[in-house]
Amino acid sequence: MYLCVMKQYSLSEENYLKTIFHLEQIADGNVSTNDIAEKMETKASSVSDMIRKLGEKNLVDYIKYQGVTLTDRGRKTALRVIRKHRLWEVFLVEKLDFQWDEVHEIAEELEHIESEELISRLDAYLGHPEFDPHGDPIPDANLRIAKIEKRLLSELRIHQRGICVGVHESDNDFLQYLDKRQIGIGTKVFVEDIETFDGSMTILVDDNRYFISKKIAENIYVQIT
Amino acid sequence: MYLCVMKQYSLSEENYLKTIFHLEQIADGNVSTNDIAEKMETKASSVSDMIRKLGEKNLVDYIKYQGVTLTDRGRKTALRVIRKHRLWEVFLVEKLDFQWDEVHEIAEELEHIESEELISRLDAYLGHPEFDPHGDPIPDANLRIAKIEKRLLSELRIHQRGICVGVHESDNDFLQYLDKRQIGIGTKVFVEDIETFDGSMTILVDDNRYFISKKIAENIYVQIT
DNA sequence: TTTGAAGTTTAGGTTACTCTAAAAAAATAT
DNA sequence: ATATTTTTTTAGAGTAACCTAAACTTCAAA
Ligand SMILES: [Mn+2]
Ligand SMILES: [Mn+2]
Ligand SMILES: [Mn+2]
Ligand SMILES: [Mn+2]
Repeated sequence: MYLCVMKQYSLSEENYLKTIFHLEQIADGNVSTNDIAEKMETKASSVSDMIRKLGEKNLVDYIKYQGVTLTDRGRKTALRVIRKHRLWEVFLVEKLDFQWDEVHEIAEELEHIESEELISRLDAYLGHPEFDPHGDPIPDANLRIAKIEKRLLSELRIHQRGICVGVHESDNDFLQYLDKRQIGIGTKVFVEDIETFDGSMTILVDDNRYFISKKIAENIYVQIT
Repeated sequence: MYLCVMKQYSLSEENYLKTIFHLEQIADGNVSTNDIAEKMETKASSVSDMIRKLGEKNLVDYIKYQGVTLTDRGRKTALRVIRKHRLWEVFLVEKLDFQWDEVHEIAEELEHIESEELISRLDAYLGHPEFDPHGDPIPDANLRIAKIEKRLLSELRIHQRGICVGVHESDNDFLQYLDKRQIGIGTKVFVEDIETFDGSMTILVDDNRYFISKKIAENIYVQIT
């Protein structure tokens, strides 16, 4: 029996699939052209071109004007890229001592390196990690991905406690904001007060009291404890 | 003062510069279009296009019909890529337990990842290695590259001894040929006999006697001891 | 139910890189 | 010195990925 490792998809195709995967997690139905364009910082017309091509390659189901859904093949390809991205992020933080806010861009390039053997050895070398430095689950070799029950900090009610398990956006500025306040994966948070007017919160982290906007609270995932 | 890290060169440009660098080491004068085409397995017309472009970018000195030479800028760029290639090869062998014949292709991709910080941390993580798994010297952070005095095994005379310090071609089949005979970097070799007719050799390696063709002997570098 | 705005696709163009075929220059042989 | 071969460049064309502008759908407000 021969395991046929066929020619891989282009860097661009992989980035599109990854983006569509992430948008599918949020949106309920099909993913729209405009949403993809916005997330990828490109033009809707370019997206149209690409999803037509992805459709022809059976990576997405696409009906004109109706947006796209990943096919099984497309989803698997996306998950493979995400697995590589997150494993490389772990490598950069654990082995090369990068900060969690410095690794995203580099992983964005490394995720396209094309060798099954490489990624399986890297996985083993890192001890088969289950989460990346931002708390996101890493698909295993069979592309199965853990679903952890987490909620946005903004969904917590007053006087509830939680443990930070991840962030929503991995924007550099945001991650540095958290670093400065010593908030990271595993940090315990207590909601002292919520401003009903704008949804901003007063939270306790260790011995510090922080006042955070709703936008910040909507980007931190916690497990309620 | 601002260290301007400008947009890097394309994957294709980097590969051309690297190839030209390697050809310059061998050839005396300018590097010819055809030589580049052959090494890169592409057409002379494509090479012509590219070297014109590299010339415009001041990466090579180019006079039509006269071939090219790297400029300082071009040589530095080539050395940066070679440094990355060889450091990644060390990583793959030392940390991920790849064999020396398995790493070239993967490094060929990794060498284009674009982050000074990444490569300087990788360098430190590996303990600032001086040679890659094939015995080739790794340019340091200032792009200075060690020149080791080495000769081809085929240049040795009868009854001379040497230590294997590198290989010329890194062809997979060739490296596997060496592996099978337990010949690697550091292996001690004794030239027992040389066939004057075809230049083939009988050599002693540990307790084994091998009969090798001139072509093989021309691909093994040794330091005479 | 019309109509306008928003969303999406198509048409046509650009750039980077590649190719084949033909033309031009250089090197080699006679 | 001239003719032939080899090397190199140019001309013209294709593909992937992107763009702007124009045309076309869809959907929701009036
Ligand atoms: Mn990417
Ligand atoms: Mn991440
Ligand atoms: Mn390369
Ligand atoms: Mn090497």
